[in-house]
Amino acid sequence: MMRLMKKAIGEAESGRGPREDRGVISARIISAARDEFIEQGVSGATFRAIARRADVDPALVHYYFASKERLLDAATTPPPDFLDNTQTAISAPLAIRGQRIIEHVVSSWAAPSTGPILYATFLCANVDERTREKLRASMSANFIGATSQRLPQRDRLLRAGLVSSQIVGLCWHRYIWKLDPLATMSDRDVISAVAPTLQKYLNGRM
Amino acid sequence: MMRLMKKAIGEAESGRGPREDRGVISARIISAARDEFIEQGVSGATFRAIARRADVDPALVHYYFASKERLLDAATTPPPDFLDNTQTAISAPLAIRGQRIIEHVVSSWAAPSTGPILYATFLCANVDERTREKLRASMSANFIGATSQRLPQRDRLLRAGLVSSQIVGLCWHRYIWKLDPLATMSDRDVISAVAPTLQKYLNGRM
DNA sequence: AACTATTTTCATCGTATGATGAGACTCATG
DNA sequence: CATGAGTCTCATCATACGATGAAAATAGTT
Repeated sequence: MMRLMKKAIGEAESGRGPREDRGVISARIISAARDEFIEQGVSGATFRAIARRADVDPALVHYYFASKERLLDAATTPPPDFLDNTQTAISAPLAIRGQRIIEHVVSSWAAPSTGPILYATFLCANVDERTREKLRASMSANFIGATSQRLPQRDRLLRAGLVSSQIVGLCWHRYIWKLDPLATMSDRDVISAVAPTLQKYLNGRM
Repeated sequence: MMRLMKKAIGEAESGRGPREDRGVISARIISAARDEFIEQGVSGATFRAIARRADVDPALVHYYFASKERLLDAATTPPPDFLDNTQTAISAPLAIRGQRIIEHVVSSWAAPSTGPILYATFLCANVDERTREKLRASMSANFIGATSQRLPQRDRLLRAGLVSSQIVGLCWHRYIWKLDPLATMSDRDVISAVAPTLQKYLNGRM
């Protein structure tokens, strides 16, 4: 912004930018890249458009992130506490595990620090094989695998897979496609609508 | 193919192509476009790559379909009998409606005439606003709306939305992300695993 | 104040894209 | 066999892309 304003107003000061905290600029580029990935898709997002959105020289994006793949990687990596909270939720006592999982999902999508990352990950996993593999590993090993831990019956993996499928379908309806009624319900109502199904998948009769 | 062979072998016959049934070429272009959309995304699919895959001159793609949007439209339009079968499934007697719906979904994804179209539609709806609107209309009005018809209780739309969400989550796991165990189970097992949930959403206690 | 390493800008390269127009070709008529 | 409409190919345009290198600007150190 400062950069563009200088140009626009045509200040006497040289066009070369002042130093700014590297982390700040990097974060701004990542955020801009994520938005472009979401709106334009992986192929549609260009270094130039990302730079424009982050208000930065296109070559600078290339300086921070050598390739589009590394940008995509940075844009789809969740903060560590998200993974921690996931672990906590899927390790909850069996009787309340369904409730805890759906609460975790809903609150993560609502949080500004994780929602856009989930959004970008879900979308880019369809095109980019690397992101897909990341998501597959995360879902399969961490989620489906871990959720199934300490499930009493057989069908452990099937049960966890069904839990995951219900959650993914909910996310797509509510957060990505924004289909009514799931998109406009309150978090509370969504949780109470879905939790029983998850719980039945976890330890109900099949 | 004939075209390329002529070039490769260098026959005396002129390079200009012979007549071919317009429908055949058009269908080949649509199919090639769909594959490119699936593999490369909407922005990543190029007229040239589509033409190469369909073994056709790039300008010919432009001759048949003036814009990428019209190609995308053609590639994501399901055959009419798919819509008919959907109507039939969601109009089944309430007691067996869940079963009928999941059977319809699974068999549609398995069929070569509809599976790739569903695949492309699911993927492209994320980027292309027009496809998204098509899917939203199709899901929202035709599916969620119609499924809720003749449901006894209140919560009609919520029930239909939950049915839809479970189905979408299943599709994503099984057909797009190909996550185990849902991806490798037989159609029969998937149907019997999911049908009870759908039925509970339709007319169970909430 | 001079020196060095890092960050940022600018100009430019080769390539690929969507689009278009001119013309070659085929085929069904007259 | 001449004509004209529909089909297909080729060559080309302007534009946008990712990438790179040279140079300018800054910060930190001495």
